[in-house]
Amino acid sequence: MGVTKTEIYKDEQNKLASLLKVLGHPARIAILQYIINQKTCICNDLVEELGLAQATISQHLKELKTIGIIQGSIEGKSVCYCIDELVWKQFQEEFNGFFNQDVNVKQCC
Amino acid sequence: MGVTKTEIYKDEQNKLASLLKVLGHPARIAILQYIINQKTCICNDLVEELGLAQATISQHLKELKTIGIIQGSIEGKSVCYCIDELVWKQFQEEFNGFFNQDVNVKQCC
DNA sequence: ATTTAATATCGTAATATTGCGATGTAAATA
DNA sequence: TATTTACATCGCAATATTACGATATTAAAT
Repeated sequence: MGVTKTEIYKDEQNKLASLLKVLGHPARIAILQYIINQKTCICNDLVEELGLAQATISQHLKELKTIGIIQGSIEGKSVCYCIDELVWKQFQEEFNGFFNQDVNVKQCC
Repeated sequence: MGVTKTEIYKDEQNKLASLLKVLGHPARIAILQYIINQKTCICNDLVEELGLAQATISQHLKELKTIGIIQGSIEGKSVCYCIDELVWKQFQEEFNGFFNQDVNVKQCC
């Protein structure tokens, strides 16, 4: 037990859920907002901004990179992170497709 | 360790993250989609539809109720679940506010 | 009054996540 | 070359999540 039964759901459901899961942590929301505001940042900026350990920030950045929403490019001894605009737009559409669907509520509630 | 440091984030960030976290599980996505399609459902419908144990479905329904996105009303010996249209729309706006913001990518990536 | 049906809750095992210190690596600097 | 800087990764402890059987609760049906 303790394992999500991925195989019983549709690919689309698993995909959407895993994106939402990655976004479902305040540190990762804060990181995304910071990058959006500053256009770009390095890991150390976030360590100072958020007050989490460097290892922790690095881990969160890794998860965001895993879903592709951010990119990192080596720049001397630091790594420059930014939003991947294309992936961001794909997610936008994905989320809009789910959240902006019409919800008709029947009269039992 | 192992605890999210809620106190270091803005309320808004914590709130958005916790909503996304609840939605970040395929069973809960599947449950929401099922309710949206059928307009309404009872717990047993979902047990048959998804093939998870009744206790498990009940637990997922509880989490969805916690964030307010669904409502349950007692109807005889069963409970009729449906989307809370008002809360759904609030979430829509919340998510749109985040995902539909302009993302300007600087030329380092 | 008993039984059945639908659900919620409790307890627990398996697994996942969070956070961090320690350590490794690679580029810049002294 | 030695040191510093920025980052990634490893290993671990604390905690959270997932799933389910067992059990409790409440209303309908017999």
